[in-house]
Amino acid sequence: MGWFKELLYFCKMLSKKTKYAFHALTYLGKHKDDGSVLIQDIAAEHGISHKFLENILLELKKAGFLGSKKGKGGGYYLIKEPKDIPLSRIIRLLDGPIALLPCVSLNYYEACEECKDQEKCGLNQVMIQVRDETLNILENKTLSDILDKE
Amino acid sequence: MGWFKELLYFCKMLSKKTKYAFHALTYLGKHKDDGSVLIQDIAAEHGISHKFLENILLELKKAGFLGSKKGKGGGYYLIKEPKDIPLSRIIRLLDGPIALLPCVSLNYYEACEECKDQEKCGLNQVMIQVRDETLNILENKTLSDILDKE
DNA sequence: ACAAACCCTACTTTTTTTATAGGTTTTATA
DNA sequence: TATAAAACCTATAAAAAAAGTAGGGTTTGT
Repeated sequence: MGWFKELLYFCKMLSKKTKYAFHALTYLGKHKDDGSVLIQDIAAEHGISHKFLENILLELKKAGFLGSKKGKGGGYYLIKEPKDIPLSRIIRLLDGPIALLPCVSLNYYEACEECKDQEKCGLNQVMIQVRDETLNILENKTLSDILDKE
Repeated sequence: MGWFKELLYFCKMLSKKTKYAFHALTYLGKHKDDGSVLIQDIAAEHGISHKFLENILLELKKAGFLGSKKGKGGGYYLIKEPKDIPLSRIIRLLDGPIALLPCVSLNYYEACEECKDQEKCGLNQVMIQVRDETLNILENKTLSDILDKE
């Protein structure tokens, strides 16, 4: 029955991309006084594919969390303080919206096709509350909370 | 650039299955003194495929939220009080785990491959906190909160 | 000049979600 | 008791998303 459990394990969770991003950020946070760090070192530490991680770090760089240095002796390094990197921003960057429904998303709003009047949709109203409370959690936990536990 | 936004709209959110389940439960909640309700009526009200909704209602029935009556004049009806149906149970049933990572899931736990020692993983520790706080929200909001807003 | 390292884009594969199809069983009722 | 309406069940197909791969381009220290 292992197959059955497998089916359930991986839905609605963070994607591997996001999970790996957190691992990488944590690694960079721990080594932030060591100059730049190689993709290879992070990949090896966590057993992640080099090429896959490369894409992720690139996204994190473009979004302004990381700096990089090309060529021999190059690598990546954090350019933000860990306390200024909330979980919510990383999740949004790599996984998209945090809201549970498009119709309550702050950043990626889209109306529901099956609702005639959103204002009168109880599900919408309740999900707005859920969104606000969830966001409150994810905006107040940062990379520095992760680093504190390591 | 519409395609780009499209890409972002639909990740990490509730699946349509779960969303439709909430719509159906809400509909059944509103009509709970009317005897049984046809799949067709719910599908028509929200413009959902009859056959798709059929599978969803069946799951809700097997999980003990709904009762049904076969044959002519049959249909579905709620067999639980709306206040006893927390969002968390519906989401878990149809979308799987609520935790953001398998390694912090209460119901669908699985160790991370990339972590040597979970006890020392800061991400794990922080995600446990996030899980507990999120769960606190989703277990305390119920179908009756949705119905109250309609 | 060379090799090490990041940068960039496109593609392929795998998994998950979203349906659809086609029948079986049950039940009210004419 | 024949009929039609409705839920029940399983399998499969199609579409979308996530995960991973490929291959070269660019920069830089030595």
